[in-house]
Amino acid sequence: MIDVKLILEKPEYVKEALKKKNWDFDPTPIEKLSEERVKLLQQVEAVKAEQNKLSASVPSIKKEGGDVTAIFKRVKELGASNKEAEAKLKDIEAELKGLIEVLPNLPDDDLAAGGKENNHPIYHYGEEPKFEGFTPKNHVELCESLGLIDYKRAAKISGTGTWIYTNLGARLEWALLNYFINTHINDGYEMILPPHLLNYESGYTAGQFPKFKEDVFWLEGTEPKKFILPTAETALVNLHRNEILSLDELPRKYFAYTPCYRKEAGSYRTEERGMIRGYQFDKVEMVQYTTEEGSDAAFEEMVNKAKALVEGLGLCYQVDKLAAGDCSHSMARTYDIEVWIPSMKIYKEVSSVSNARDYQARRGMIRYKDKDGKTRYCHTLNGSGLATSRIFPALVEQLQQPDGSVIIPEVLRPYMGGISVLKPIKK
RNA sequence: GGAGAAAUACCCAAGUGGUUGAAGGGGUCGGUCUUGAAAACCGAUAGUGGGCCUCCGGUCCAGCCAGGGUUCGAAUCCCUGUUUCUCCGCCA
Repeated sequence: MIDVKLILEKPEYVKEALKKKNWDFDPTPIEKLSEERVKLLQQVEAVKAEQNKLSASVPSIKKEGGDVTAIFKRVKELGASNKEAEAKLKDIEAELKGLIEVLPNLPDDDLAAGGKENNHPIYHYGEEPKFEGFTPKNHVELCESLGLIDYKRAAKISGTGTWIYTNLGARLEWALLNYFINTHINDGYEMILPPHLLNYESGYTAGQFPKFKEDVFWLEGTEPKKFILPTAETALVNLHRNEILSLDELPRKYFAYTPCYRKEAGSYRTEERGMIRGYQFDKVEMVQYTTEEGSDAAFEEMVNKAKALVEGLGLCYQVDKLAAGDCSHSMARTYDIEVWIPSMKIYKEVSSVSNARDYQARRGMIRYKDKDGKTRYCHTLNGSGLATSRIFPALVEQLQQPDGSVIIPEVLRPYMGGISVLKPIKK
């Protein structure tokens, strides 16, 4: 949530900043409503103050044997006269909230304006494999020939947009997750296994609602309705909702493994076969709560962590600095870590590291006491570390050998019982 | 799923309609005492959201789980919801 004060004090600044996100913002309705709100509020509160004062005088007057019926009458009248204004005030506040809560976060000043087309890579690692002397397979073929994934039976037991990890495929997936998890533990992050069913408030604080409430799965039979998390960020960033942390417990560093469930309605494209995009995928997610002062350093740290994970696997990847309009709705800045997928000839996102600054904290009242004892909003950051559904295809494709086998990266072998190479299974 | 109990400030806890911004205790901070510490004693400290002003201060509104209601007046009464605990049932 953008600070209303900022909108009122620097409407032009906010307008320009949102323009970079391709968001056409008109501050006038907010300015008008705010003005109206303050006026009404003062009026309503003045009446209440008088009511309170009169009521408070009742006991002493009674004690002296005075007559209080006039006061009763007067206070009742005051209350009645205030009813309408109070109702109006409520309406205005709801309307105002509605206007502000849908606004995306302001982008950082250094971001390029516009959408995807203005993203630009700022770091590159490794080389795109050449595959000399043989025709490389795509990951769907590899996963089938190596017996890692069963798409057919997945369609049978579930439907499209999903898959089954089988045998060594399941173990490879689990190895990846273990590798991520252990790295985070070593880096001092606290492991969390959150519930996968969350309430509306959690989606609201994360900034996913109300805008994206149609994009998640809502669970029949829950009351109030719960949704299945689209990312562990939604859970992690709500851990300290409505809390005031003390300065010495910041930064708080968490990570969680969860499957992520998304509708991805209409987003499936033919080139995104296999496990590039599905209704369910595995992800380890990092979240930090920190101070305004610590927020930039935390961002760097998390980008570096995501990079180190891909690098540890020896995969070719790049870091893409997203233009303002391509950053997530709630985020002030986002860097994507993108891994090379040979068959698609593109770099695909495996991690998205973002700084929400105080946007989420404001929505969820996540605060801390600074060294002067002042209550301030935390900064929240999140980043995948990592999502497996792109790493897995990239890994098998990039590390495939002429004979159709795939080399297992060194770092994963301890989690796979020492297996160093995946060989095609005989048909 | 059924029955019951509970939710008060950093923590424990009193408070069942009237100056309650909420007794008491603990904690924390400062001090006295002490060579130092402990104990004892003295003092300080009560969150949060919002409004206005002559803005290192003042003042008003909200606020005792949340949302409604009754009342001149509610932490206290009523309704709804949430969460926690206990018991029963059912179940992986």
